[in-house]
Amino acid sequence: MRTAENILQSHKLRRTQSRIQILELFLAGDAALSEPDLERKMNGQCDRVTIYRTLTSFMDNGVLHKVLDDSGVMKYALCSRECGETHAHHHDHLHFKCEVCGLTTCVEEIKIPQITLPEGYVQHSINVLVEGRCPKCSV
Amino acid sequence: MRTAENILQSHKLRRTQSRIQILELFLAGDAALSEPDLERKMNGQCDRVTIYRTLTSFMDNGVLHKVLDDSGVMKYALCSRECGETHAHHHDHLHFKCEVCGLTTCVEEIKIPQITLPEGYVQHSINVLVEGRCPKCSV
DNA sequence: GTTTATGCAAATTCTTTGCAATACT
DNA sequence: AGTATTGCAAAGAATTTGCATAAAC
Repeated sequence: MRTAENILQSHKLRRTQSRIQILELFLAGDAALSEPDLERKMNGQCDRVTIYRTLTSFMDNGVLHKVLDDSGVMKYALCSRECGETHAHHHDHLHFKCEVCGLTTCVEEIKIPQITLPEGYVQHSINVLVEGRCPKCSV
Repeated sequence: MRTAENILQSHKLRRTQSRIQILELFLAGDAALSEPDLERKMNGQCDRVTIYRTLTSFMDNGVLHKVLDDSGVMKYALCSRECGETHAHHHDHLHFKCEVCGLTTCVEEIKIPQITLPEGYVQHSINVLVEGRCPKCSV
């Protein structure tokens, strides 16, 4: 079972109130969250700056990865268990943004196909965002 | 030949100084540009707000499309000729961000492979960002 | 002459930084 | 105790809005 405390412990991060709460918000749903999202959900239980710093720390330690989005605010999602401990994760899944509910989620079931770039390009990472309607909203 | 005036005319947009200048910056290079990028390149020749409004107008009229980026600022690139006139473009090319020079460019040579999503998803558009080293920086 | 775009001022939102106080191990 | 995290204040970017002026058709 994947708990906030587990994740912190396995990444050798101090188990503070804020971090646990933030992690639990990520564990509670599968949608990507931005700092403003978290701030809203936490109702002032911790400072805005703490959220930003926690997100940075989680990024640096491979707990979260960035989720690209055309909304202009940066979003984050939990790395799956298979991700590398620190850097050099392999995020080979794609992200889906629903036009109706506005949520962006990781679609772990689908692997991103191999893409061959023209001569001269060196490929380090790939990020795929599909937009459309999610199963809940396409009924 | 694709000129700023041509593009404006074919999209039924008024040909103003600012719009022409902004379009020429996009035509001059193949890199995606943000509002701050444009502002820098224009050296105060038009107001910041005008740039934002021009970008919005170009988006609405299918002149530009958004380019995803993990930097936190929104970037834009010219739609290719084949794009739909207004909405519902098909941006089947991918974007490449070079870690060295920092530029994000459209790679028109490569088509994005078809991706089949799980049951229930309706797919409208897809956006791919590859990061690595571009030909100029990987020597 | 109408309609649409621009500039300026100001406000909002997102994000980062410095420093003293606090919590974690 | 020692180190890392937090909160507060404040600053810095990015982006939006309102309204009068100016430019395009």
